[in-house]
Amino acid sequence: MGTMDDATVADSLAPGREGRATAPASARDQIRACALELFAERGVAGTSVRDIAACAGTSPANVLHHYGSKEGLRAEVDAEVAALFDVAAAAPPEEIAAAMAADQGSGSFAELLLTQVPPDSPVPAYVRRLLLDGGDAGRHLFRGWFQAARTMQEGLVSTGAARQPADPDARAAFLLVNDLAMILLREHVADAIGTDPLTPEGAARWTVDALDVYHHGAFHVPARPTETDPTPASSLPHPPSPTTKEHA
Amino acid sequence: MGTMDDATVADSLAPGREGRATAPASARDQIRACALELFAERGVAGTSVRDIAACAGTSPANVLHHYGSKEGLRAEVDAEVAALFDVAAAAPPEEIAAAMAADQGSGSFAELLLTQVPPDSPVPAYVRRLLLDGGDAGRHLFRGWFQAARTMQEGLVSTGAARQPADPDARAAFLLVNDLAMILLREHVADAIGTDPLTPEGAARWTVDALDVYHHGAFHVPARPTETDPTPASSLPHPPSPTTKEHA
DNA sequence: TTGCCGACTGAACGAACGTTCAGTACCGTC
DNA sequence: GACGGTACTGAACGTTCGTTCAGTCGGCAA
Repeated sequence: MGTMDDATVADSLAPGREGRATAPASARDQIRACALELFAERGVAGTSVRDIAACAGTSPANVLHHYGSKEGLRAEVDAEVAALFDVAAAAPPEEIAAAMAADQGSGSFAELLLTQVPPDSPVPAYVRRLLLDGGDAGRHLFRGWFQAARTMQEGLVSTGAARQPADPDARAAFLLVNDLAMILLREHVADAIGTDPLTPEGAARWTVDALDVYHHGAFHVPARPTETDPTPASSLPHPPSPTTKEHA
Repeated sequence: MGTMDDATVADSLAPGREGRATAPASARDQIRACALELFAERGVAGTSVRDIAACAGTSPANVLHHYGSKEGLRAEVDAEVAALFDVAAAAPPEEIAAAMAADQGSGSFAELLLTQVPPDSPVPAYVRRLLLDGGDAGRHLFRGWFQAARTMQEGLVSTGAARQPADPDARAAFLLVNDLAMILLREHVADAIGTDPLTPEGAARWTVDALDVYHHGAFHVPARPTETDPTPASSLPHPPSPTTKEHA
């Protein structure tokens, strides 16, 4: 499928440029790049075919000419982004586990992948949408990631690099979603700590603290009389919620 | 089409305390409850005023009569959900810190709040949208959470319950987004581990593993020959990305 | 040259959109 | 009874949506 050349999103962002000098990206690729960016920014429902056509410097009819329908265009953009991060298809999980075990300094999974896209790329935002409401595509993407994380964890445990988890599925999912949270809440994190965690500097700062927690923990284990403390969450600080209703 | 004329949504959010079994909430509240559910499910742009009216069993004109415009309705739903979780307004951060320090068994923040909404509530999904593309409302929400998490962390550190972080902002943000990830990726987590983490059973299972990591860490600290290795991510498993472009 | 085919366009289609408006039904108060 | 106000509606408004279509342009093979 992705047999086209490497027209980047940054190229397509410039409307009406005389691209003959450097990158004569085909109109078809321009359209897809614009769709990727606009879908990521405003959502699929919030982006019209006319918007995409205007961004790509062509006519709305030409968008449909190349992709059949808006949904067809969306499907192709989905496939493009998913293929980018479909680690299950790109490499067998054992290979990923070995690679990340070698680079064990960074336990981050999503970060590892996202270092491959430029900081201003719309791909992270699109992945966000994909995970949020991209039904099958998002589900398949997450499943692949989870499987890879699961395999990677087994590898780390077997080499003694990771502690044996009591619930391997739960721990793998926990570590995975922690990584993905950085993508999903990227701008909020940047706003809170003052550094975009998807830039090299931000990633470094983030990783230092994440690894500190993952190596040494964040909380001291409370000095309980006995060890067993199975009840996780029962006492609430205050019950203000007006929408919580007592079931009669 | 879809889910409509369903009384459960209105019931779960009806503010009428004296509500009789058959006496429905006011049409105005019905409309807002339906908007909350549909916005959460399909997004604001993907939901029409006619959809909301059909769900609430009224006319589209009546929706506008009560809320002025679709944007006005959206703003009011935003405010309703935001007020639910605006911990900064509900209680001073010190109070929250003290409360969560007392309930230190559950270090989870979002989970603590979400235990107060029924499992089938559309509120978590709406919070998801709010954090993702609810501009000011989402930003304000996150900032309040971050501030509370920051204060709470200081409290835990001062009492010796938490390890002193090297970068307090980064660690507070790290722990916060880890909690929020469970909301954002709820259904993916449920799909992966087989249990919805926003049900009591799922939360228990999730918390056990999260606390295990937060107390004892996930990885063993590697036996380094010498000291620090600040480069976070340099060796990549494979460089396949076609959209990655070398910057000149 | 002729013929063909893919790229591409302007104009239009019907449907759905948010919104407006005149008007009806029902209320509690003179 | 008359009255004013709120809740509510059906029918439309103008706009924008995704999509269709007849047709032009340019390159390439015969």
